[in-house]
Amino acid sequence: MPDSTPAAIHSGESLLFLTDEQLRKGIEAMFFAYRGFTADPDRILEQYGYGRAHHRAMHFIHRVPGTTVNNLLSILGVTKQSLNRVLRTLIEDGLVKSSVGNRDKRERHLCLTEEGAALEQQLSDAQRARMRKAYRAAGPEAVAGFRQVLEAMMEPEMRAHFNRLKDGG
Amino acid sequence: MPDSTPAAIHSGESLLFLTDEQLRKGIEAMFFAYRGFTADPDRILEQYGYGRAHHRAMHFIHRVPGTTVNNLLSILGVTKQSLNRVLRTLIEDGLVKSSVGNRDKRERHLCLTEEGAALEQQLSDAQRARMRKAYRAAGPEAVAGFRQVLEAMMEPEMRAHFNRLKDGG
DNA sequence: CTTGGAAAGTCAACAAGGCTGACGTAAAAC
DNA sequence: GTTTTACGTCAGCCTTGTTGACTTTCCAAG
Repeated sequence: MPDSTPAAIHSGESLLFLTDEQLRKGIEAMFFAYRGFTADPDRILEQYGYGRAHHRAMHFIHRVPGTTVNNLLSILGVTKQSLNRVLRTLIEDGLVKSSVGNRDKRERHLCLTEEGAALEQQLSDAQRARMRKAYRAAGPEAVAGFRQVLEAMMEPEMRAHFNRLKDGG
Repeated sequence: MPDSTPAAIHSGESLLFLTDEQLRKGIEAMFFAYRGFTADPDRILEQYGYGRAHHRAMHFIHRVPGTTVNNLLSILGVTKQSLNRVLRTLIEDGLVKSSVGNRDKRERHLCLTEEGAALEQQLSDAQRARMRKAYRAAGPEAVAGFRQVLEAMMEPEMRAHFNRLKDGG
């Protein structure tokens, strides 16, 4: 049990924000907040018979139009079989278009159709509405801190993806 | 598509942190960070043949020792059938102890056994280690902001639970 | 030109962890 | 004494993750 003691007696600055109690509260905050984070899209998805996996796929196809399956795989961090199941239904339902690559014809480039973009927009609107409310309530400085902590929490590989998506990828 | 326009032209203060781009980046940050958040415990749980659901149950039993099944149900936001499946294995494996209530004998009070507390500690240590690293990297002001935004993001019911757990409960 | 390997897709099987519905028991509440 | 509450359980379903095996397509190196 390496770290179960206060962890506060350290340097000159007050490190009270690093106590186990504070860290536990942070953990719980992440847990409860993530539920809120997904709640609104989940309600919409249910009406269409889709799940979170479909939302995630559509989100990143929207963000990186023309992305390959492999790239999407790497962003989402799932197996190709898992992604393929989701992708297949989205393609069958006419929400996503898969086109053979020009240079490399093994690759498939993924784009949202008009219908897919509309659903993505609807899901995104709902999720952003909650985000906006939270951001507005907390203020710009809090938002900056929020982003800093989240980024520091990511696995390096995921952080790389995150930063690659910067400002409209 | 109600909110797909800048949303910035508003009051006097710069509301650039409320643009759709910023909100989308926040959404992606939540997604990528949550993966990191669960990665370390997941690796440990796998060795014991448990999953995230077991971790969550143990976490909150640790936080609210002697809690009832109904209370845990309400915190976790799942059905009693889902929780029961998890709880049963934890009780069978001797990690959780269920005891009949004194005042109300219909209720079961849940506690971690020594063995359960040890595993919870191990999981918690791993998760807190990542959290601590992120907190330290971001600094106290960022942490305060992080917590503010997360709290604002929660569903009211979950926020009530969150605040009820305040400072060791 | 042939061949090795990467990219993509597919089939099968399985597990975790959600869900619903139905049913049973014990105890509290009315 | 009836109803409600708390809990447990059985059965079955869904989504979404996993592994393993296999095929097809195609680029690129030999």
